[in-house]
Amino acid sequence: MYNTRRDEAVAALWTEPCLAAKVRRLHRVVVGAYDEALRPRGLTVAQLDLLMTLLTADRDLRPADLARALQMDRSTLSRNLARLRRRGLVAGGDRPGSHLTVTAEGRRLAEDAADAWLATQRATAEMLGADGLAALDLLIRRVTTHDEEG
Amino acid sequence: MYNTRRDEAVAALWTEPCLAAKVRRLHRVVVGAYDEALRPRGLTVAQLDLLMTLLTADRDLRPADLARALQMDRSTLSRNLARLRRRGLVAGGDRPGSHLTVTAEGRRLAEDAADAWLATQRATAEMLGADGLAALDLLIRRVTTHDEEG
DNA sequence: CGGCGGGTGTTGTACATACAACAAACCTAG
DNA sequence: CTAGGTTTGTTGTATGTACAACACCCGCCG
Repeated sequence: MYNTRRDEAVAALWTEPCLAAKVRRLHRVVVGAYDEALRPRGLTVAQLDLLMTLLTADRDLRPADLARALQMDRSTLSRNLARLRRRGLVAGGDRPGSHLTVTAEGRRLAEDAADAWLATQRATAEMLGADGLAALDLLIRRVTTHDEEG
Repeated sequence: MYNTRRDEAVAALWTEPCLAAKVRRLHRVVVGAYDEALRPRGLTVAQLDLLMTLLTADRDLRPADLARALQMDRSTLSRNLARLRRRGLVAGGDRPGSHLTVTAEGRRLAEDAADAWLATQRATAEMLGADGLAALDLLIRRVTTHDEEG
């Protein structure tokens, strides 16, 4: 008993594939691959991304700066940082004006995870292909806001 | 006090931008736009996507089929369906072999949300550009598994 | 110097997501 | 028809994400 017939009216409202659905699928597959590879190291790709962003930043960052740079809600970052602080991987940034620091333990863990990250990066790059990587860069350019500020 | 100097060793492990970080940013921006537009209608884009997928499917689906098609974990889909069932928007699919149905109320809500969805779809398409849409399609092709089955 | 408005970090709530584990239903070999 | 492996849907737990609301701090303006 197919339902195509009785839902033609609704189907007409859904004439093209939802862009958000595509982005969600891409997210599930790619982030899932990284998280699986990093799991034995005790990190998610979101956590490693935060550590690496802090470690390679060219200036000291407060949570609000980081949230703006990553186009992420302040409250989301706050929870993520709370998890990292609880494990002693980052410190600071816990009151207005205070900047974030990666602890020695945080740096060690990031180093430990680097090879798993790189392997997944290579595998994902191969899956997406050279044109896929260019496609992703294009999308990121279209979606990135540039909130310049002192 | 910049931290570039003391972290050069770690920075060397992070020579290229993380692909997962890019995908996560894309996800935050795009899905966030859809969710914001749909919020007044009482739906998220994940929920609307499920409703529309069921309404336009060419065959009856059980949760496991849907999860495979969407490359989504069974348990994730189970929670999403539970929310929709609690609101009386879908029915069925609650035991092995049973297929999913969108209720009249579910259909009504999907219809109500269609204009907000379309407006966001148009706005997002403009933000990404024609080449951006092609880029997203390419990425989806590279990432989509095809689990053929009877 | 004092107020006060905006920025900051957190917390309550809710949703999307996944892994592990489970009981129950299904299906096929015998 | 039965037995045993497989599939299925759910639930416990954990993370990532965002909105609203909050208390707090800081800097500026009078």
